[in-house]
Amino acid sequence: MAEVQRRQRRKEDRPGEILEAALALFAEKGFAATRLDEVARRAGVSKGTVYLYFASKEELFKSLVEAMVVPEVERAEFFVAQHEGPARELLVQLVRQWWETVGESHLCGVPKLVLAEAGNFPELARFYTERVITRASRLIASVIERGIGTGEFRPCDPLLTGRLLIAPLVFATIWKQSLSRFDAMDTAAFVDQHIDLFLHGLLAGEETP
Amino acid sequence: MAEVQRRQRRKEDRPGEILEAALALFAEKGFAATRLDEVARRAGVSKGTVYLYFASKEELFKSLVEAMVVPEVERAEFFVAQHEGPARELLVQLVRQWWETVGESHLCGVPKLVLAEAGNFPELARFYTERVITRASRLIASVIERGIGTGEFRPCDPLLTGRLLIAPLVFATIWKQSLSRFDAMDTAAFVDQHIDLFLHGLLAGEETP
Amino acid sequence: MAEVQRRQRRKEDRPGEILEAALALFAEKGFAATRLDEVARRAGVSKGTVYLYFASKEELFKSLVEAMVVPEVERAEFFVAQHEGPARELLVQLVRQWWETVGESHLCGVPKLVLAEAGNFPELARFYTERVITRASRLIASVIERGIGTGEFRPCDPLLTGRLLIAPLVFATIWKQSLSRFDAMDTAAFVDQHIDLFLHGLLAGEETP
Amino acid sequence: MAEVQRRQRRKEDRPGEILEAALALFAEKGFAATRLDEVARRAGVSKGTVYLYFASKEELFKSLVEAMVVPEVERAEFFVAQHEGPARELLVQLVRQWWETVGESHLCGVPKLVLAEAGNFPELARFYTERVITRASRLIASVIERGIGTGEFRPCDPLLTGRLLIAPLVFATIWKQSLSRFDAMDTAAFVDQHIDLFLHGLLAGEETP
DNA sequence: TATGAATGAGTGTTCATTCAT
DNA sequence: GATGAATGAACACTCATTCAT
Repeated sequence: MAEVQRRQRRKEDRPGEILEAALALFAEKGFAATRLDEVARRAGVSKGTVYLYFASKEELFKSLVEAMVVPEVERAEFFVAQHEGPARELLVQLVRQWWETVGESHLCGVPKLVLAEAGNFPELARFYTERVITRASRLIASVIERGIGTGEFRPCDPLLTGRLLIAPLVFATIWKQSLSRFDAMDTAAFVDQHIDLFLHGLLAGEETP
Repeated sequence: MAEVQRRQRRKEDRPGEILEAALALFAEKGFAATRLDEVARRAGVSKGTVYLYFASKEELFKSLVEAMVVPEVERAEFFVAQHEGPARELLVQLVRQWWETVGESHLCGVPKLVLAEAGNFPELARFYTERVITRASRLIASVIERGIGTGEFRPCDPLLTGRLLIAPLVFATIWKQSLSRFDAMDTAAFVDQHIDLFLHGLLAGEETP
Repeated sequence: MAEVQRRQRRKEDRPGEILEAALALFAEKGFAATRLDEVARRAGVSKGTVYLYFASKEELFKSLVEAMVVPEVERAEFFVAQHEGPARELLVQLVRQWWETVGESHLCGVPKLVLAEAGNFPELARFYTERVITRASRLIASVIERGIGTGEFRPCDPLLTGRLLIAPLVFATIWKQSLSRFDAMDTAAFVDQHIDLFLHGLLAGEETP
Repeated sequence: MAEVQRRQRRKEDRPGEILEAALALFAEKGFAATRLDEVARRAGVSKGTVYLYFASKEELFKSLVEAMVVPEVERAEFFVAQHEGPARELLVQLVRQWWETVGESHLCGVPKLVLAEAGNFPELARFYTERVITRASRLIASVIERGIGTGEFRPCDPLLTGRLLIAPLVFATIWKQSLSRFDAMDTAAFVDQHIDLFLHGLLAGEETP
């Protein structure tokens, strides 16, 4: 009976194990260059089994986003909703969280993946934009808006400014994946410096003592 | 005689035409996903002809970089060497030039290309890093150093800060290539806003009364 | 159930069937001129299936040698080890066996194959030399040495003489493969005549009364 | 005018230069693996020029045989016709001549070439058999017949025995081309040993003192 | 449910041959 | 006559997907 339980537990974990394997490999090699063979081997199942749970490579990607990225956006939304105090602090914490949950986690391959393959797999790009990017962009914009409202931040386009906040993070994440072998970069210092400079640029009032 | 001239002109233009075709397709679909067949067809030649001028797909890429990207770096180096006046102005002009010669030109696909394929084609990444990225990074860092030296800019790591200057430009360029269909972005405004914010953050003196 | 058995038998036979097909085609057309497509078709499988069992065309050749030629060398070694009686008889039997197991069997294409392609595929030549030729040469040389030791044969370089023993067999085998259509040769008589002449030349004692 | 003469001389030599180049390369790499590009370059002409003189690769081969191999057969025929004295000496001299004019000359690649490619280019094999092999075989057989007639040689099938005489020479020539890199052979000693053994086997009367 | 053997379309690269100059 | 740019068919090898067991 213990046997049966273990098996059933494993059975229920199969999709999750496959998604983890796919995430790791997509991140490492990109969507097109990842062979389903490898995903299966890494997940400890056979190639056929992958098709048992996911209709195609593209569906596998979508499921992966749904299962592993969207929840992070939701957590962030919850975090923002709960937060009290200056927008400045909230913004810094969002950046730090982005960096921890994406830049330095198993998700670090996702940005490169999406941006690199968007051209060849528009449906994936559309899906990711709708589920992740638009939502996350709005969330950050809302925080900036809050800061402008309270007079903490200089007036600006919140959506655009939010993207300027995220851009270096995405840049650093992709860099780590691709060029760090040939041109190393201290990404932690990069993020710190970005926060410092960005706030310096955004905060109101400081420069007129 | 016009006939002769046309043909001869065409013959000499072949490599350039092939490089243009390759650039367009590499940028659109990535290195791996671009078929040489297509490059040939787009250049109006047969597949064999491509191999008449370029030994392999990788060489085609390298030639493309050498012929179309490196000269831009050299132009920028020349521009910096010639420039007199405040570093701040020079920096802004470098950003504007980057945006014009890369972000809004036929080269706009190159950043995505390099970052997306670096993992699977390390030799290409190494080559590009050596010929373009390292040189350009140093150039920008030198301008920032100059500004720190004259007291215009706050003290900072010039290389890291230079990358923070470029990161949003790269981000915007890739975005245009990949996600703008699904989530439009006013890239011109984005660049303006970036310059404004970045200088605000970088300039010295204002916050110390 | 007969169904099941047939399939399973077939599955296990696949590599062997592919090797047989490869042998036949390599022998007929040479290594370079044989298309893997054809090997697959002749084995009744698809091209992909060949790669399921053999990593490359070269590996296919090596596996073929290992599976079909090396065992013959081993059989001959065993035969020599077991043999008692005059070296002369042993030598004749080795020649007859060579002729039966190579010259007149499905292996008859191998000598031409190896000699013809050695120049263009040095790794294959190296492999075949190591696994087959050197071993077989030593074996024959050892028999000749034995005969010299017992005084049956005239003193001579055993390795060189061994090659002189094999040379006409190889020649006849290749001839059958290539020129017999245009210039027929009674290879059986050729071999008999060779044995007769060679022993006549090699045997000691007769001319020294 | 000297200019004109030099040019005209060169012009007339073109086909010969191309044939020499083709011979060298066919010998080195085989018929199929030799690129016409290389032949042209080695002959100091352009690829198109080769087609000016030879309708195709196969025709090039045939012309080569006609121009460079057939004359050697004719020389041998003349030599045999002129010779007086024991057949034994003549036979030895024919072997030595074969070795010098084929085994150790620029023609040394021809035997491998013919035997290796006969299967894939039957027309070449037919042509070569008719022009070279049959004639040479008859010539040697006639010498052996002469020796049998005079009682020098033991009675035997002269054609078959002639082939046994040539077989090791062909074998040694091919070996030099293909396997000598991996299993060296002293071909000169090989030929000497062959002559010794062969005559020992063929000569009449010696063994009954 | 799970397997993994089998498929076959797809792509980088080569090279004999052609032909406009 | 001589060139060499251009062609395009050919081939080894890969991999997403299927399906009999």
